[in-house]
Amino acid sequence: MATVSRALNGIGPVRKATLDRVMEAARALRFVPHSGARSLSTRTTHTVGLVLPDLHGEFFSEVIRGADLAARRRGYHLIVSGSHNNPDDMAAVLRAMRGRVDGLILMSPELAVDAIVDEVPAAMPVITVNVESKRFGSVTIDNYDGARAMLRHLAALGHARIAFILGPRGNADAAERLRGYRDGCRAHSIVNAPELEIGGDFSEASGYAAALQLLDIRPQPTAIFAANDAMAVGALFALREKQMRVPEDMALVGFDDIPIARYVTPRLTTVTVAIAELGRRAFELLLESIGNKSSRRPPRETLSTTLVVRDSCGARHAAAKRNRRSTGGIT
Amino acid sequence: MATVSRALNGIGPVRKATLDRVMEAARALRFVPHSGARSLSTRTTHTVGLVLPDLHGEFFSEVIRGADLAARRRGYHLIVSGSHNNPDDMAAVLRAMRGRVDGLILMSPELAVDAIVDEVPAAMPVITVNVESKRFGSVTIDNYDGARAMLRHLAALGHARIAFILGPRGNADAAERLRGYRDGCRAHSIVNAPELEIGGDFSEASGYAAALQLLDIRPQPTAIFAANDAMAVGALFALREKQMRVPEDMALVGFDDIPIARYVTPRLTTVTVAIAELGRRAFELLLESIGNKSSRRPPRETLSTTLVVRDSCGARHAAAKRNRRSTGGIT
DNA sequence: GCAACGCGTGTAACCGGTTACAGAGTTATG
DNA sequence: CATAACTCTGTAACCGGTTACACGCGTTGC
Repeated sequence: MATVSRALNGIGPVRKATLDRVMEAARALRFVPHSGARSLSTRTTHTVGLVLPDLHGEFFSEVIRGADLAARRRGYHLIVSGSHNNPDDMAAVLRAMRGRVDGLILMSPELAVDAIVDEVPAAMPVITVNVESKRFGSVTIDNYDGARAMLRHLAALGHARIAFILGPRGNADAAERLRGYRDGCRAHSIVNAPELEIGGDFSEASGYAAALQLLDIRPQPTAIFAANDAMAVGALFALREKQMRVPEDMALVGFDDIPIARYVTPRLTTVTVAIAELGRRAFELLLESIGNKSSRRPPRETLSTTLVVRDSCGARHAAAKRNRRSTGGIT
Repeated sequence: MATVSRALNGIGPVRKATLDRVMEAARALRFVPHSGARSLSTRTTHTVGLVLPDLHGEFFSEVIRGADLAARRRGYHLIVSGSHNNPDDMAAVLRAMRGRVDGLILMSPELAVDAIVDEVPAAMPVITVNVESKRFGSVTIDNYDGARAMLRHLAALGHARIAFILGPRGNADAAERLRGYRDGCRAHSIVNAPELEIGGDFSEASGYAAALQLLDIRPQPTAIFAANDAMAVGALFALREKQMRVPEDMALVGFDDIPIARYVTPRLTTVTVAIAELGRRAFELLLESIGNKSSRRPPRETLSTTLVVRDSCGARHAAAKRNRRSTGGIT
């Protein structure tokens, strides 16, 4: 028994001949170690839990994909569950996972993560995604930098009045993007009046409503920066209904680079994030935490973003016009 | 020990007072049963594996969501993994899951599921999603019926030459949709010439290419039915480039109702499938199979589809025109 | 008043691995 | 040649639950 265990796990001294015999027998009997038994004696499950606010949409599926890939490579498994952004469900999920996972990846931008700390055993390694937390390690998106890059781009295109559609109050991503917008305005001497910041909640409908509101502002802004793509798409539909051409009459940009961004007309200029990478890094950091329990201070990491210039901001439009002029009207 | 077990699991005879004491102590000690130990003695893990071909995209994330919801309600957990539609990866995933799950949900439209049967222990309950299999139970989409409904709709709109963009060879969904198309043609006396069936592989690029090919056919078809939405979107872009108006010059419809379908211009008429339901039902059937090991013949289920009429087929266009005429030009 | 019975609780075997330790066999060393 | 040192293998305890079974006690029936 002991020798078999040593042979199969490739540890300890085992004669080559014995090892071969064990391996042969294992194959013949289609032997599969019982994970429960192993986890019982080693007190480790080789499984990590991934708790997402919701399982809807491209974004989360990408996070899962990234984490799955990384986990598989290291011989780990992923238990996935959604929390509906609901504290009770979240607590239930965490309770259910106790004892079956070696660590947790938590994503819950709207829920204060530190509040659910009680549900997590003190010794359990945790990495949060897109949330800052005092106690846990985290992987976040550089929302601030992304928003700054967008402002720089819009400023370069000559926009001096840029409206901003806010994300939900209390959402960490939304707050950082707003901060980037404000600092960007200041840096490029762009008007940053309170009436140019319109409420929204990341939903398409709220983007639609916000755009309608914005059209009544005088003097009218020349560009709209929505805190996420879903709201930008909503705004696009509102503008279309009001016969405003994008980008000619109004530039429009978003954040996230959801797949739909490249399918709407005009294609949406936005900020892209390597979402799968988010999942991958979260797992890697978690594995590190599991490895050295010596509770050093929790690891933190920020993923950079990239500006994606498409059609809705007018940059290509302007370039094309310039081009047409310079080549003497040949098209 | 025994009494504690009985109390916590609520089975067997336990005096109320004892039960209360146990519960109280458990709460005070934040007692959490060790899942490995339990699984060791009960030979059950309360966990099921969900193996998807890829973790990309809305479709799969919806399947996960449906399965997660159902699993949670029954106190089960979901181990998720992607197989990349690659037999080796698939085998590795299945091997790794052995012993940690009570059952499997497999989705792998391109891989012949019966071929990987060897990797699955004979006693392991399995439900396949969107694949027919001799040995396992399955949940499938009524692709045939959906395609027939679409043909009926197009026929009612007066189309007599309808082109079809095929899905990948060997894909079960694709084959059924093609069968529905063909039978639909026959049923509504629509031309079903071989040149009207153009190859595709479910990718947007293949839809683009197929549409370009279709424009050279004489006499030209008046409608294009793509075997999935991604190809329909590709076709839409091709038509747009060739200055063909949709639906005026060419009707265009798809299948799946992916989120993008309602964001393109014109909004795509398509066939919708309750994808989350697919995951939910798969889990429910699996649980049944786990429940009565008495190997009755594997359960099978087919989910019905619904035609979603939007703008790309011309139905609303025709209705609007009719309406305009009847109301004397008032818009 | 004693046997039969039922209820509630405790004891111990068992699930299938891992691992400390003992012991057998082999080689190196004095 | 005896002993030490080392290599390999086997034994048994242990991980933390579940559950068959034994047992003690109060109730009922004759």
